Amino acid sequence: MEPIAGGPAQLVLTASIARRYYVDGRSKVEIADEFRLSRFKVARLLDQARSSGLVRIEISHPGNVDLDLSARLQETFGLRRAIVVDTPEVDPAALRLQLGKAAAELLTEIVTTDDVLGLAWARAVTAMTDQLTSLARVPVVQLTGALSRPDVEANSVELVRHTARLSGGPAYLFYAPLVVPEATTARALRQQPEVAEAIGHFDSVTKAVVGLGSWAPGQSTLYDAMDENACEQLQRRGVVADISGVFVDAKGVPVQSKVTDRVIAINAEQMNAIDEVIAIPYGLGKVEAVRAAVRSGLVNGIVTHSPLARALLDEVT
Amino acid sequence: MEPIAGGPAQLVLTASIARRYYVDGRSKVEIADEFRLSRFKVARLLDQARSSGLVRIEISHPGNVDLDLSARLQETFGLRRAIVVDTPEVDPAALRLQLGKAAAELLTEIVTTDDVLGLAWARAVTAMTDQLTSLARVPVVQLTGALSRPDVEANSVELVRHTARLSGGPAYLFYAPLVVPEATTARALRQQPEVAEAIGHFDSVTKAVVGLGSWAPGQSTLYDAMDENACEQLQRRGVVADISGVFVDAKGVPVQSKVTDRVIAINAEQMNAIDEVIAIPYGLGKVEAVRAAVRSGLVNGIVTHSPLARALLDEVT
DNA sequence: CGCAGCTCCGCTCATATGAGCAGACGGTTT
DNA sequence: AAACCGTCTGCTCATATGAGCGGAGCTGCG
Repeated sequence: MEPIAGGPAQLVLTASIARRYYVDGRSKVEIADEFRLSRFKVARLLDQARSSGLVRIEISHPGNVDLDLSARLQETFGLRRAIVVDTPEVDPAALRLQLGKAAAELLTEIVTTDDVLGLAWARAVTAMTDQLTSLARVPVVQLTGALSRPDVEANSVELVRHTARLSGGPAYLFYAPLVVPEATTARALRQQPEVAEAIGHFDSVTKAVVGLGSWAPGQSTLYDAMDENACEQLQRRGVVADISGVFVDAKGVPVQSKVTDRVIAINAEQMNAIDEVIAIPYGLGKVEAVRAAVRSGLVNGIVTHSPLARALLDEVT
Repeated sequence: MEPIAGGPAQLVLTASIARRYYVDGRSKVEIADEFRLSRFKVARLLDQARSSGLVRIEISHPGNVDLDLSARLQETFGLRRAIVVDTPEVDPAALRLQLGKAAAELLTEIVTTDDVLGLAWARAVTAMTDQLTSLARVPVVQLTGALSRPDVEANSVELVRHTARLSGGPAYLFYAPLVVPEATTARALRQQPEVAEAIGHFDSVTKAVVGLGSWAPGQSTLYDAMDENACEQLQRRGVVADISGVFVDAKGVPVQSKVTDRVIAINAEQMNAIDEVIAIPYGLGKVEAVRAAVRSGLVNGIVTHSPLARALLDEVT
């Protein structure tokens, strides 16, 4: 594997040939003519140069995306997209900013005029849309109601409106909370014209960005906004993750419950029909939630940071 | 030239493809199948990966040979061999040791049983033979008489004998000084059986290692050993280098003179007939001598250190 | 010696690859 | 709307390349 060349002259020759081939881009035939060797000899010297480590090939780039982790995450979990931002940042707000930036670039890249974009309410999604600089002209559909929190200025409606304006496409949005105390209220809200219209567009959504929470205190804005009873009930049902209002257990199976009816959001079946669903998880507390979300097949794109990506890959080993 | 990829997803894709291609050694066709792309797309992404700097290819090795300088020296001066040892060493003795080691490895590598090896007397050549560990079975021919100096233990004879013993081939050696005060003495010496026999083998020598001095005090053991008159006379004739007793001017033209007749050594014509003649120059004072020696075509192999190599290349620019 | 085992070489032939072309698309200008 | 331009795509076909073969030369062993 690593027995370097046979002598200094051959070493120099091999290096010269390697430079001609790899750096100057000449063909082996040309090189063979130049050095008065057979093309086979050239090929063998080049093989040797590679296997001896004389020629080293590195893949890296100046930005902060960890290409290797991204690719491994993508392959390991069978994802359509995986972007791992290489950062040691731990502050959630700063992390959201960085991941939001990466997600924004991703969205700009992958959304074409044929798409219909769905956006769920989540702080990470807001961080993304805030940093969106351009987007193909597409309809933008609001996928969930909003939660009002003191630490968040933008709501689900603003998020959608802003994105649609940037895109130049129509916005399908509505004013409603993500979760209400009674199922009947939720049903009534779904009847409202704007809500019904948005829901009517769920089927045509081709790409969506959703929130992803771990079903535990402080790991999901939905958990924190819900009454204790509901939280516990879902936990008893094995829920480990909420994907913008869709609850899934550790095996990735969506969980139906009375609580589900109280949520104004896209449901599991509709989400499953969407071609690409991207989540932006961060924080090591979300390892299991991500795993469940990916297993469910509902989420097939991930934008995250390197510590979480590593944790996800480590546990697989 | 350096505009990196278009978006993060493409970046990750390109990196994955680059890894498959360059690291895993898969063909573009295989990669195309794997990623559901056309082979053209794969080729284009790979081109982009190269030109954007995503894929970097380095040629280097753990040893102390500067491959790039070696190759450039070889190409620039049209040399058959060039080995540049990368070392900051300035002490002549230590430098001789390092260059001798490299030259020994070179000799081991390039000498085959079909060769006839010629060795001139020089401290650098001694440093080489001292570090020879193996050599194909070849006749070894002494090319010059010896100079006895207080700081040198081995003489030309020992040098040849030692090498022949290592090789297992016959030695053609003789006891005579490199230079004598009178041309008649030199002629007489050349008539001696051993000397004549060695000289008789000059024509069959195929590879030789010679000394190379700059024609100035302290830059050539021959200069230092000669009478002042002779030195000056040669200098007036434009001599800038002595190649184991062969004097050449700045243009590389061998200089004949009365002094030449006093030297017991291979002559310019005979040296010119040798396929490979390797010198081991060191010290920045020898820049012009090396240039002259190479220009003459008499020397077509160089083993040297990086500062001298750089000086040689710099002056060309 | 003479022969097995080795490395190294250049060959054939199937496959991979590159150069350059033409169609498709999106965006812009008349 | 029509014409245009730049970009991106996949194609054809000539060329480059890889896999694997058999021969030459060297080495060590019986």
